[in-house]
Amino acid sequence: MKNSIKEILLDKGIKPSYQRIKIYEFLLENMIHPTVDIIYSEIIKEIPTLSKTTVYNTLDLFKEKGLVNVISIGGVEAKYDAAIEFHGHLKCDICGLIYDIPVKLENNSIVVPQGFEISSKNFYLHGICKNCNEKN
Amino acid sequence: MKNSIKEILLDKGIKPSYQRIKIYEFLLENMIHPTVDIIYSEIIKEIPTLSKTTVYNTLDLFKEKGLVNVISIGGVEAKYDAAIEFHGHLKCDICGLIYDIPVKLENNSIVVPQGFEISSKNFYLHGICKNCNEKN
DNA sequence: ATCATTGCAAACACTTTGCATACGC
DNA sequence: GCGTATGCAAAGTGTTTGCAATGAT
Repeated sequence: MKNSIKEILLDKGIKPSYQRIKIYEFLLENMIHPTVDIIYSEIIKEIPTLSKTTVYNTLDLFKEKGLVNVISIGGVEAKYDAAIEFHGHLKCDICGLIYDIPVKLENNSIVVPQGFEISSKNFYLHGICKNCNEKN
Repeated sequence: MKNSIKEILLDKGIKPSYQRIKIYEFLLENMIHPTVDIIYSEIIKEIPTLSKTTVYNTLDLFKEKGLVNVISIGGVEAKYDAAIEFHGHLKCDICGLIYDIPVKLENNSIVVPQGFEISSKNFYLHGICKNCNEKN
């Protein structure tokens, strides 16, 4: 198990340090859109010397290498997500949980699982715009 | 012109103070996804005593009353948007501009205007989840 | 006079930066 | 031994809070 995580990191050109392995492992095993704080306070149980800076550094690196996706929905804290396939995220305004929502369009509107009450939808894209594309 | 803004605010149950009118006016005339900071530093030119607290208060109120939509794409600063129809937002990773993207699905994938190079897509929903829905 | 709105200053929370220490090849 | 990774402390940035001053009816 730990070997395959090491391999994934190596594959992406990331030196698999103890901290990085633990962080990635945690992301894979806890696909609950954890915040930096959650990641930090869980892993410090295993690595008492861990610093938040390392968590930030590591997540930035993962993001750069395409290993994680950053989602920032409501609130300032960035949320990190190890899933890369495309899906929606729903944040419940009452309990605060974030749910994965399969994205399917029917009649040009998004189909949401039953029982959910949607109050707002936002679709965000990152990339390079026409202008900048032409200059490069 | 100013009358219609007043009316919109009144319609939504918002007392149309000078500050609120100016802020909403600015949002309508500058649909460039301004940050609180941009809104503040523009309007302070007309209202030298304006405080950021008021901008925050006002935007929170607008949000509550459904007058604006909050988008938080990349970075910590929340962006406010006076448009309510559903569309996507694309943030250019080079120039930092945010573009409105019409959302259309074809063959279950999002159609993006030509010339743009998409590196990531995120679809965010706010609302109430099944669990919380049942409890209320 | 009363209640809501405004605005300053301080507090907060999350993130980034600078730099010294420790680790791995 | 050298280059990278780590981690502490401090600074930075955006947002919220407490409370007094102001404004409107």
